[in-house]
Amino acid sequence: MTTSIEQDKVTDKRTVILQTTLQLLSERGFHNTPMSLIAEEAGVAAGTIYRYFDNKETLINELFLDLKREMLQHAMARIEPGDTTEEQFRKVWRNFFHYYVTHEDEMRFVEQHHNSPFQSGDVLAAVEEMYAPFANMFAVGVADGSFRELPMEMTSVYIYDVVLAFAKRQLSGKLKMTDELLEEAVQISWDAVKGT
Amino acid sequence: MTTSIEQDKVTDKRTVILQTTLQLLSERGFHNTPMSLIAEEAGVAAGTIYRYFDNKETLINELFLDLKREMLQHAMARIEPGDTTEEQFRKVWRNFFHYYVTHEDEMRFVEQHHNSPFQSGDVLAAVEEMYAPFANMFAVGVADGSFRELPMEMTSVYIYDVVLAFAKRQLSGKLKMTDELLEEAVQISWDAVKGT
Amino acid sequence: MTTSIEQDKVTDKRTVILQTTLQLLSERGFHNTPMSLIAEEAGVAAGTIYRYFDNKETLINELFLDLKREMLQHAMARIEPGDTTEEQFRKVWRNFFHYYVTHEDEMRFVEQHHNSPFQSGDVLAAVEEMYAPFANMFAVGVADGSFRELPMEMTSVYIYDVVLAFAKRQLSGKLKMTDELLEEAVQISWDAVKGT
Amino acid sequence: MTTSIEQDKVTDKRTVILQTTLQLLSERGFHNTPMSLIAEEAGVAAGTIYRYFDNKETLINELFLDLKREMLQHAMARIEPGDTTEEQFRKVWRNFFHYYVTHEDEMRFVEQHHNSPFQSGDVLAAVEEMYAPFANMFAVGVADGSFRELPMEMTSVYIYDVVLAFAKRQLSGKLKMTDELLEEAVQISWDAVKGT
DNA sequence: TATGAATGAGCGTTCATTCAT
DNA sequence: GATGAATGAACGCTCATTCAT
Repeated sequence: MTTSIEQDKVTDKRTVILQTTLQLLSERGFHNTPMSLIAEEAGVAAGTIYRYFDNKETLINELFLDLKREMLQHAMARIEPGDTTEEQFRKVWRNFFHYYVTHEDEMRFVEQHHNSPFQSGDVLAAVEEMYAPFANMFAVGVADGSFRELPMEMTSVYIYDVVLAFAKRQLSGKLKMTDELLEEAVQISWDAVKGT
Repeated sequence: MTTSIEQDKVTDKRTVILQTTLQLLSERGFHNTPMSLIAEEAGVAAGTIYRYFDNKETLINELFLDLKREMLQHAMARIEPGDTTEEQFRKVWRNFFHYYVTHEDEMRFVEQHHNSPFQSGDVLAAVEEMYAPFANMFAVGVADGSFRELPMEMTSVYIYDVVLAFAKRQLSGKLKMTDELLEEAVQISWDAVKGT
Repeated sequence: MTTSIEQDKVTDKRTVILQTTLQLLSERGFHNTPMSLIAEEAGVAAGTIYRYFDNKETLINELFLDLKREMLQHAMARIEPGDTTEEQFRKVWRNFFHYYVTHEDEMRFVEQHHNSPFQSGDVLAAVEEMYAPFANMFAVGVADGSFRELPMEMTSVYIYDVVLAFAKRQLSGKLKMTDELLEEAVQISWDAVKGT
Repeated sequence: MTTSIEQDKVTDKRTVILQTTLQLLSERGFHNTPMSLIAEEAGVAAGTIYRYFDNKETLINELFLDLKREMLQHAMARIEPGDTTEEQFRKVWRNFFHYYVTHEDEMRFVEQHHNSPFQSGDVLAAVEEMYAPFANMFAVGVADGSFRELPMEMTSVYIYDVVLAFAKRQLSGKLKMTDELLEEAVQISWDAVKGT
């Protein structure tokens, strides 16, 4: 019989493994982080990880998808039904930036994953699905003339890659994003994609 | 006596190793590519690689610096003394884009390197130096009012990260950059950074 | 829960590795004995050795110190508080001889170690400490006139190197040490170092 | 046609290789000295060594035999027909000591060789032969009562191993052999082996 | 469920030896 | 003869994974 307390224990152990993995992998890289180290830091036996994850690749991919999910939830924070497309766009921009800047480990891990052989078809498909709310926002915005008639993949550059680039510079100390600069950057992105 | 043919042989072997490394590492990642595989694909014995490179890290870093150099030379192609800052900016934008789109392996390799433990202080310093012409272009542009008074690290987002993002989408097939779209993208970047 | 049987298993595996190492290294030399061979002969996997010893050097040095300890304990066997310095000297002489003659592998291993790059500062310091009882015996003997006033390093030649030389000849079959010859040899050493 | 100058060149190259080998091996040990390093230090190509020596083992063994020969010649220096057995014994003792103390590399190399897997049957047999003059001295000495009736292998301990032990202590700095101490040591050895 | 000792394939690297020039 | 680039077997060691307890 599984009581909810036992269930919690299980959840905890899984969560601890994931958190430890995130921290270690963002600091040390995927290939410089042995499973044995993750186990040690997580306070579990090496074999225990394999009760929750099939293998190292699965562990990494599940963590990646968890983080992507979390990241996109953050991006949609405080978006309200009545918001105009422009308001939504600006909020998402700032949300992304804020998330990255306050979640360096997550950002580093996700960026490492993007440039790695772990990016399998399954993972990419799962990520694709998560972007549905954004695809929707874009579709609505194009339909009502808020966005220019550009491919969504082009618009996304200004709300995803540009934001990421700013966040990285901020974290590395190369750039100090004041509120002013931030609003300039948001404005540039909005100008890039807004309808006429 | 060293004839030019013998010289060529030496150059060839080194070059073959570098090219094989580039191809394999861009496809399989740094840590999923054993030296033995590089040797096999390059058609040399495992030990031979070590005549030309001290170790795997050195091999990867020399390749990285070679590619960075090549990439930056491409970026400056057809820039002429008389060009205005705007003309220079647009040319560099298009040059970068063209280079990435036609050098997928190079791009993937360099991007992987950016998020890797191989980025040592020495390598970073060497790269820094290579960027001098761009730093200069920016300084001149700011001085004569062609560029807005923004931190260079901010301007670079629109001529480096944005271009890279477009190139990746183009290569992945998610976006088909027509000449028109390209010019729009260039225009957006220029609007983002130009002086008033 | 750790039962004593489990404990024994652990001890056994470590011990088996040490014994196998002793045998192989004394026969084949340090550099002609790969870790893989030690593993094979010990009946464990190659990686298992590294659970018990950090690396080959550590394995060899720990074995060396273990053997030195054992050897010196043998040398002090049956020495009793009431023994005169002469009795002690003679007993130690015979004990050393007996130990070497009945522990050929140990002797060869230790001799190899003495002429090897494994003799690090740490090891030498540890050995130095083990010789304290002998240094003490010598100091007392000099003080009470039992030993001549010679540097200890000179006295040690007649109780260490000479014994070793005899043991080697005995083991190689070049010399058959009868009890008579043995006592002659002891007498010669004693005459060499005794006080007047 | 081989002129004597060419012959000298050949001799020189062989000699240079042997000398370089001696120096490097005594300093770095047999297995920490690659053939390529010997070649480099000797100023010849790696392949050249193989014109003079079949392989590394042969090189080492030939060097060993050369040194043994040289060492034994030194040991017999200034021995004259009219010398008594005692005079001969004392001269040889001092000669050996002097040789070791002034030829540290040679001593270290030879000692390493004694405790190594290079000691093959062939080498041992060759060494055996070299000792003939000493065997003869001993036979004569026993016959005329100068030496005790002991196995030669026992006598040799006091003129070989004991001397070596003193030389090592002197070279390591543990013992400063004054002329007085030296003569005491010689006397002890002579007392050990002289007839009644 | 959880453990962690044990496994062994696989890695980066070295170096004695060969052989085309 | 002499060279030194090239070879490739072999080494020390790591670590993802398994499984008896």
